[in-house]
Amino acid sequence: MSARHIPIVICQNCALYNTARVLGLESPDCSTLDQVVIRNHPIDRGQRLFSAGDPVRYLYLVHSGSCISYQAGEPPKVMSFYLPGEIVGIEDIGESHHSHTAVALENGSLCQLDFTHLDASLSPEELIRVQRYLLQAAALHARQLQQERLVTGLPSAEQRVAAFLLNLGQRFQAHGLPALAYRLPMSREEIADYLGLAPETVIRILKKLGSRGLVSIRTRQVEILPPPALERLSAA
Amino acid sequence: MSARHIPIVICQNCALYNTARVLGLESPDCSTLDQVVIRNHPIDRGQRLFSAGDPVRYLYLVHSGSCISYQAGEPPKVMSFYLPGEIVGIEDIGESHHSHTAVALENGSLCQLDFTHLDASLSPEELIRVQRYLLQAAALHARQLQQERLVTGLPSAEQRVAAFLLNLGQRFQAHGLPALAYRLPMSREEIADYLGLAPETVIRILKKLGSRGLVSIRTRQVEILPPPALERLSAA
DNA sequence: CGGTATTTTGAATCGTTTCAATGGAGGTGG
DNA sequence: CCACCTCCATTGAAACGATTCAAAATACCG
Repeated sequence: MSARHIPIVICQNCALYNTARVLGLESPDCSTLDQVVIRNHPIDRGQRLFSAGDPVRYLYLVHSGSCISYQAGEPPKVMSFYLPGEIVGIEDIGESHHSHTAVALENGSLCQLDFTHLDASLSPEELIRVQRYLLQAAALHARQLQQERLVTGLPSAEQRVAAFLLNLGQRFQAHGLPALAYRLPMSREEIADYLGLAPETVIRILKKLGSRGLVSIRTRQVEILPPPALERLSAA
Repeated sequence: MSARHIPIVICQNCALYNTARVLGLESPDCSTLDQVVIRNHPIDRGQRLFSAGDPVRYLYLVHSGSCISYQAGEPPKVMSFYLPGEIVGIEDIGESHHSHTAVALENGSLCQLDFTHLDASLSPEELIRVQRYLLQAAALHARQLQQERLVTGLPSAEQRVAAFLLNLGQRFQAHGLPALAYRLPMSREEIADYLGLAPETVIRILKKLGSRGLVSIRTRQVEILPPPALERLSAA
């Protein structure tokens, strides 16, 4: 547990390298890994990774594209968004069945890891390394969820939207993508549901932030204009 | 990783039993554990577990009492509450320094685990068990944070307060305490900060829920009156 | 039993939602 | 490649809900 954080490396052209790094296993002999990992699993917009009630078996690393998860219930509420480099399903380790449904927001590809037979497939040394990686990934995920809770816990709609844009940027940046220019993978309505606002409020605030010169919003294309005075807003 | 969830057992009179169960190590020989665990660490209201910037070294299991954590910054924002049976600091595994400050809300006691030398102190078999426990605990923590994010992501103040009361109850219940009758460890202002509301709004809504017969609030003593029609409110 | 911090109350202001209707983007098939 | 169609994004005005500020009452600590 004394090892430092192992970053998730996104390597668009080399799924094997990516997978090995993800698992902290860089040895050339990856035959054991092939028992538990499917690399470069393509997925279409709208397709489900898993549904509420399904048995828990796989983790998914988002390689390209992005995903959304919904809480079971009627109407289904937006629970989380998953950007490239992030892991879907790690929060369900230890549960027998998923309590939420995960869906692809765009066409993209995933890396799929079967973690139900790690003990049988890996040597003790490998298992320790993989467990350590998963523990660090779960802890990182928890920190990220705390950040997200702080975003939705802000008092005003303006602060929530500003902090949401910054949070997405930070998460893109954490995996080597630009923090200040990106494309929103989700609709205004999904943002609104996530933040506990009306869709119209999200729209009006995006417009207001734009007219103040803090961001440039062209439908789904976001640019956070430096210097990011947006940060002062989300702090307050 | 195929093992089912290991519940955290709260045993008020037997710290050793508690600790062994927590670590998934029930063998009578606990000499190795004594290198990494301090059992029954008493703590006073207002005392800090750690501050933002401190090196990350310990996890704390809340044995009795409760804790709060604040995001670094001015003014400091309420990040999380930690109830009996919950783990403080697990989200910082993999980080070198804490990014938030944890403080005891009441007099109580903690179980302290040094996880920086687990590799050196434990055998491979023990390490695998402890890592598996920590991974499941981190995943559980992430699920809990997702629930909390859903609470603060609700659209109206009334839904947020109702869901907050239910969420606390569920968390007490998960560790053997009553879900429908408990004492709030935190102030109205801390609830308000956490939920992104004004303290007066929290007070007024608690009163409104009381006058509708959904709960009984006497300062900090909460009773959720069955049948919990409160749940319908937080769903909507 | 004091003193202090927290909780509660009230009334005016401000922000957010709601509802209904228009405008624009993207996707599909001719 | 264009026309169509549908879904998503946007706008405006009225109604509602939450916040603010100031002040009083109550709980709690030592």
